[in-house]
Amino acid sequence: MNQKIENLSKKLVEKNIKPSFQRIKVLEYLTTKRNHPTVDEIFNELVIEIPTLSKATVYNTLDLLMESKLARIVTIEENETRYDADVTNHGHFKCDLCGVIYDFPVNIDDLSTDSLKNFKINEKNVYFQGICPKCLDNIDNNKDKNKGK
Amino acid sequence: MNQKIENLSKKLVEKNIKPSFQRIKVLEYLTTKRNHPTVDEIFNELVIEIPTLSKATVYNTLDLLMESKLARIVTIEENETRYDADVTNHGHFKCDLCGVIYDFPVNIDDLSTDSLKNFKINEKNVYFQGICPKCLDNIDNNKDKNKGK
DNA sequence: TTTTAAATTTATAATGATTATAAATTTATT
DNA sequence: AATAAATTTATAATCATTATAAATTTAAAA
Repeated sequence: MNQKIENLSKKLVEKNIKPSFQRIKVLEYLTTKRNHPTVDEIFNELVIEIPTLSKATVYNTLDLLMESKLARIVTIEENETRYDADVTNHGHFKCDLCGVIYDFPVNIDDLSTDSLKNFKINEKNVYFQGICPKCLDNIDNNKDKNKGK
Repeated sequence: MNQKIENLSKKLVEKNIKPSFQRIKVLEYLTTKRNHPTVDEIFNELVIEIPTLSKATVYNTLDLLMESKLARIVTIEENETRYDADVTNHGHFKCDLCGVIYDFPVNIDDLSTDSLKNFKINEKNVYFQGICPKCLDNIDNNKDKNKGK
């Protein structure tokens, strides 16, 4: 329990970010929830525990985490920016029906990108869209229901 | 010349979109410029030729093009949405220095995505960031200059 | 052709995420 | 304890996007 706080604190200190309570809580939210949250989602949950919390602090903290590569933006086409503290190589899949964003392992380096040999590549993102198994099931079940009628 | 207009018009008609002058012009802008423009960039250029043009029309037209898969959003983390009329499989590379978005060929199906075998995949996006050759050159040249001093 | 209806475009207001600014608070330093 | 620096907070400003309704254009009917 306290062990976790200390780990998060250490992560911040390693990047020369002072581990304030607010910053630890934002990072904790990201790392434990792993739900690719919006600023609002982070704020609305944390403000319960930190009633004085300001949305500006959430924005500021996320900017800090981004700068030091402790978090990154989930690049999907949405009106609200979403964040991810998992900075290892993995893909994102957004279900067009329920909106949930799934992580999936993907070895991006499998892609041959000869045409970029003169480019310096710093980040690689893979993003798929479609329908998740849960929603596919729901569609099937509804079909069955209609059959019965 | 007129041939091009007719081709664009046909593309729209095929998708049951009435080929109004404004719609043809937006589609023409996207297909000829191929510059992943923002709504503002499209509007600012087209309003020269169509002084009565409204930004709402550009938004409406882009929504139509998206619905019928004649265009798609470039999924990169930016405050303004960017659009692309090239809906074939290809990746996007954004230079962090000059901001230019490059297309690059990529065979996304090379990626093994076993964990998504129960997902229905409708769209696949690949997005890289880094520094483009032009900007890399500029950096090198500046280094040389400083050496000379 | 004239009239009517439907579709499209336009102008404008509203929304809402993000950014900017400055004051208040907390933390660290002298 | 006093001062300075960093952080947080509250608030206002910005700006892309969406919503709404009026104006215009296009298509259809009489």
